[in-house]
Amino acid sequence: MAASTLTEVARLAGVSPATASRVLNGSARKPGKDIADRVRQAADSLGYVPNAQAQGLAKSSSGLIGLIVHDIADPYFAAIARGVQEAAREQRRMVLLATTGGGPAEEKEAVAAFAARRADSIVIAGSRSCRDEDQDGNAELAAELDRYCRNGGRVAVVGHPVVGATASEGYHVVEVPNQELAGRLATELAAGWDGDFVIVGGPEGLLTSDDRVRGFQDGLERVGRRPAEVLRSAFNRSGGYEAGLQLAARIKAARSGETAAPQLCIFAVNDVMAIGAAAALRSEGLRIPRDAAIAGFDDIETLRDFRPALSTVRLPLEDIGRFATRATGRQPDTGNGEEGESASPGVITGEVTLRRSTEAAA
Amino acid sequence: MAASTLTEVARLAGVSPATASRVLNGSARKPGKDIADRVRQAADSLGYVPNAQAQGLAKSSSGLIGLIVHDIADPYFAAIARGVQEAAREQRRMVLLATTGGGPAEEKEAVAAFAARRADSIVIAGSRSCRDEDQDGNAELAAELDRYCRNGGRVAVVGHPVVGATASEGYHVVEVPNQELAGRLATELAAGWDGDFVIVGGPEGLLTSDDRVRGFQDGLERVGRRPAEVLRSAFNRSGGYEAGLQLAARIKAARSGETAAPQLCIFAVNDVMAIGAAAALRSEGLRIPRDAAIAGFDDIETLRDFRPALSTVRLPLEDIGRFATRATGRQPDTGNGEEGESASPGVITGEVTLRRSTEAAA
DNA sequence: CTGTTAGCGCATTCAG
DNA sequence: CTGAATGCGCTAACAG
Repeated sequence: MAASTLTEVARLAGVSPATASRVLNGSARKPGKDIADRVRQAADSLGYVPNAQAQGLAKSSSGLIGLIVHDIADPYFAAIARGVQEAAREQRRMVLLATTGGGPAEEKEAVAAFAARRADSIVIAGSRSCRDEDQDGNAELAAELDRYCRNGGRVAVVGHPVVGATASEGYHVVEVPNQELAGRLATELAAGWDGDFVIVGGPEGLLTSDDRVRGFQDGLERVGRRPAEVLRSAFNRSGGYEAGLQLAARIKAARSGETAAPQLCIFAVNDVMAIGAAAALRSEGLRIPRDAAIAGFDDIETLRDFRPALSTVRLPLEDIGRFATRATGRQPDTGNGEEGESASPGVITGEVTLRRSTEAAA
Repeated sequence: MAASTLTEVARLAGVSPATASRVLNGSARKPGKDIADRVRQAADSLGYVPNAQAQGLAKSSSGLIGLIVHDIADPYFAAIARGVQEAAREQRRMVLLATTGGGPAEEKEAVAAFAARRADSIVIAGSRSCRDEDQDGNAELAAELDRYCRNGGRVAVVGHPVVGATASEGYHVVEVPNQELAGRLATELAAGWDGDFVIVGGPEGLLTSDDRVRGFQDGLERVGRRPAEVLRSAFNRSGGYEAGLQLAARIKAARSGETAAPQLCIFAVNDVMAIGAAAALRSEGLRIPRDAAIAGFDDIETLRDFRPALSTVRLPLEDIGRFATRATGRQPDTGNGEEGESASPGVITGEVTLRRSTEAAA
């Protein structure tokens, strides 16, 4: 008992399929009022639901937008996904979700799957990687994306261009000023902090992490501070926790030493890692900011109620998703009409947000 | 420059489309080794990507699974979404995401959209509502779902059946023992708490909230405690915050009174509300659990690092998503073969988890 | 084992 | 303004 088809509706209404089609979707030409009503009536008396697959086949455009994230349960991606979802709704499109775990190989699979479904566009969130082990994956991903673009697909990637991608047509990058913002964070922190800095970063080669590390170091240098030591671990809560344990040990050792323990300010390259690190310090009996200051990055909404409140850099995650999605919308062929109306992708800016977690000890 | 088609591949390989199709997908019949290689070579020399829309049209099955949530950025839904995503991947299907904000009317739209896309199945997460204002929406949603099922679609809904749904074929409910667990939470809390209880609930008519409220009251009654007062507000962080403000005022007033202030234990019907309430208390200078105890529900992962650690009920959110998804998978027509192998939907159980936020004041 | 034929449901040319 | 034909890309019956 399959769903009823346009043909059935047409027959019931006593018209041709073509006419039925014209009234049931927004065709340019408008059938007679009377006939239109008959069709509509027939349609919902039969519970007609248009077959989007068939429509897509005929029009070769699916109204689908593919979203690629590392992990949808990560609040960072969830926030971006919300923005994508909203923009998609504005454009009356639906979003296809793919969770990849972060590997380019899996991202390539996702792109292929989206291409197969003839998604009109693809948004890739999540950090690019240029680690050696990802070289092959990156190349394949780039090739897949190029092909997708060549076939008319639009792509927006958050943060950095996909390593090795060469497509230009329909390929957008939503730039996130990670480096600059990390620099600003560093200088603002340095203004109120005399002690040393340590950076808890993700694995080397993760571009987002690297940018934030580099920006932070630059910021320190700019104000005449010596570079921070960099600890590497996984780009998630448990990575932060592990690094936090190390640091806790170090802090406690220093404290029992002869010399006055230098205060430490920890910069974790994202909020989730920062929370992990904070938890580790706490579990070792240390308190923040008394025994160490700590700052994150992203300003994850769910984490704003943490105490001590986490110093961080606010990123407009939802906007990022929204802009990325809009960037892939069909542009209303800018002949020479409204120039200013361009709902431009918008430039992403963030904001350093200092809170209690980095208040200098009294 | 559209993507290349099966026909083109076939022509390049010098075979018929049918043969090409047979080698490029897993058809029952296997073409000759030599010809198969030729086809495969032609395929990726052309960068062939099968058109899933066309495949779906021909096979009338899309490999799509629709997921309906209130808000993908809410960690509760994000966790479920992760489970759904995982199960979908196991079944080599893709997930279509719809965010509805919670209204049945919008959920109905989402179901219709999924039906249009010929999604094989639909998972509905998020609390059902039986408020008056949702009556019409519920009816329409139920009708839409029934139709969808009648047309062969499978549906799984988390928590409660959709109000008014009558379909039986292919309609599954993943039961979540909210009431029972809330009851257990109440009794366990009561064992260590002499003071009064207050419930911070969502709007009346939200079934999940109502279940938890009812269960908690039942639990209290079972151990001979008097019923808790119920405060109603929005089913999210800010709802919790508002209720928290009210309670803070009340606590402070009581404290300044003549009689010894009775200790209050607050049960918020979900973790996010609990965090909001806790934030409100804190902003009013109260401390937890010294000035009031507080407990939540769900055990959201991102919130586990909060201090004081939140007492709550752990729910296997990911499993819920996974089970719901599996429940909608095509059942391998249980002739009379392996009976025990049934990767059964599994029954959902939770676990009361008492932490610092409800430790009785010393 | 391969090739041919016929739709899947719809949009869109073209005629009328 | 309406109806009849054609094709979107692919699969699944048939026939060879």
